[in-house]
Amino acid sequence: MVNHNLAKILREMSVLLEIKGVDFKPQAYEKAAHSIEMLEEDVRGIYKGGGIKALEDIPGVGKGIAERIEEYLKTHHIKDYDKLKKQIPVKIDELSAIEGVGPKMILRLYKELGIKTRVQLEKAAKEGKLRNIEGFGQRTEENILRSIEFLKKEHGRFILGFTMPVVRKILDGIRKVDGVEKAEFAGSIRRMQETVGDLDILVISKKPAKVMDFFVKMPEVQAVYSKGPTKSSVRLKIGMDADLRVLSPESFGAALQYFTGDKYHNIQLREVAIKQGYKLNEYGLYKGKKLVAGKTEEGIYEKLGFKTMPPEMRTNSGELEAAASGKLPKLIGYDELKGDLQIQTDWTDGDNSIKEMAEAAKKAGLEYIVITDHTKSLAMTGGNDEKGLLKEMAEIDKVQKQVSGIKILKGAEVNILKDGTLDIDDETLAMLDVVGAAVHSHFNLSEKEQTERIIRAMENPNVDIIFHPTGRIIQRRDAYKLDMDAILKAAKRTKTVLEIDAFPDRLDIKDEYIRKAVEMGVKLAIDTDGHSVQHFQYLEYGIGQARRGWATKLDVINTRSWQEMLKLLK
DNA sequence: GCCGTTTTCGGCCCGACTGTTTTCAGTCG
Repeated sequence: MVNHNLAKILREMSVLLEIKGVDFKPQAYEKAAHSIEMLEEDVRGIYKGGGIKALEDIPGVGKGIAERIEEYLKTHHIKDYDKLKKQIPVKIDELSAIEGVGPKMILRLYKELGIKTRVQLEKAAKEGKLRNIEGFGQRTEENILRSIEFLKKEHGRFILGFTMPVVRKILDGIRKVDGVEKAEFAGSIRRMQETVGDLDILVISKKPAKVMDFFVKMPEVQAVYSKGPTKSSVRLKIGMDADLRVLSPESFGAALQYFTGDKYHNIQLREVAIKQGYKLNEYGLYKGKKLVAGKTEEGIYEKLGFKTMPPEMRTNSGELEAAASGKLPKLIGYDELKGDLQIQTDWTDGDNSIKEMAEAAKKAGLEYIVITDHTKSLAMTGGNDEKGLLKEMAEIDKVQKQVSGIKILKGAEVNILKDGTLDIDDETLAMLDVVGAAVHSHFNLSEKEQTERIIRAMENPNVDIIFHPTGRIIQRRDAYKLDMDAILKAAKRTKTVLEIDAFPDRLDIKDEYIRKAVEMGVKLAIDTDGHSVQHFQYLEYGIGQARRGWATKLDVINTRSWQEMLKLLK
């Protein structure tokens, strides 16, 4: 939390400095804010361990910002920040989240109309007061109101796995348009981020006008922002904005690289290009005026001395260094999962029978599944007690005889009670092939209690996997408080597997924890947490999450056959 | 304010689009 709060303050300082027209410092503060946000270790810990000097080792943090971090850790204040805030007492994060509103506009709004909050801005815009400011017009007013509406309705981002079916359909449609030779996603979709802000599609076409016409007239489109020969922008009915760009084949790779990002990866790459005497933009890599690469991404990376890394890794968090030194990990592939270790059926809160789930899994290309219905203390799901589990095991044996080509293993999603004990006795648990344990109650314990609770569960020799370890639900519920370092260490010590829950709004654990787990040698499992036959498609998003955490095939136990997988459990 | 294959000073990522101040500053990705 310290990192998050500190990064927020530094980012605000960046905007405030930009408002004041200070040169270069804004970028410095922004850069420092970003690297603190990305930090795996707590700044408080870094400072305790090595003082100011250790803080200065954080990229983008020098003497000045290190001193301010120290000041913040000691006093919970940064005097310079307080001073800036006093001069310009506006809600920076609220206002700058509005599309089209930047530092300069925030200053004008405050100076001319005393606007400090989003609510005040909305009111002023509705009353038509903005158009009176010099440099503002009716158009600006309308755009601001539209952006505010958007923020209110959609939080501005969409969950990848729930959006993908719609955008894939759009891409498929574009690929079929006459003249289109190539069409690809770029942006956060290509990086398989948890959430997506907008849709970027890049196209090579001999007939640009045709594909543009198709794009703006698709049934999925609600409104057209702009339509030109190389770029068009629309608002989709699902509320998301979408851009389509038509490119020449010579520039396609450069554009794909450029628009895939992320921003920090691109900045880093362009700095490298400059140092080597090149210029890199969305049209290509140039030496002077001469185009030296641009047709493919690989060509650009190679010229700059890098192996091309998968889009999922491009966050400027060490991937360029790894790519330069030939140390890129071979990430787990999208076709390498053989089983799904968390499946609910109509024995509890799932929609389908054991047999239906087994057949759907087989159709999805899996070799085995583990049936993990809920247990008794989760009353709302009609969870199994010990007797129920025995009955379900017998049922699985029966179903196994009726289906072929898919192995059905016996498991359960056991509740971790408040004190870390489980709601099923050890004798029964010992009879199951796979035991997953999960927190479904008492989300509000202190960090210490919650951490100890889960560690106690991991210490049970029957518990093989912790399901959705942090409990967060994207855009709905924060993770419960946990000391993840302690959890990871305990997982390593007790040989407990941590799940990457692939359900699109869970994706739990997060990429940063996956990366730590991989570094520590903690084993992972990617599961759908499927409650219906349609849910097997979600494995893809769990794999994307694993790839963003640099996980390889070997780190994930369900890339093995079921026999090998079982050997890796306790 | 940060940083170093330009290394303790003098640079700092790049180009497109928008709206409006008709020549470009501001914002975005």
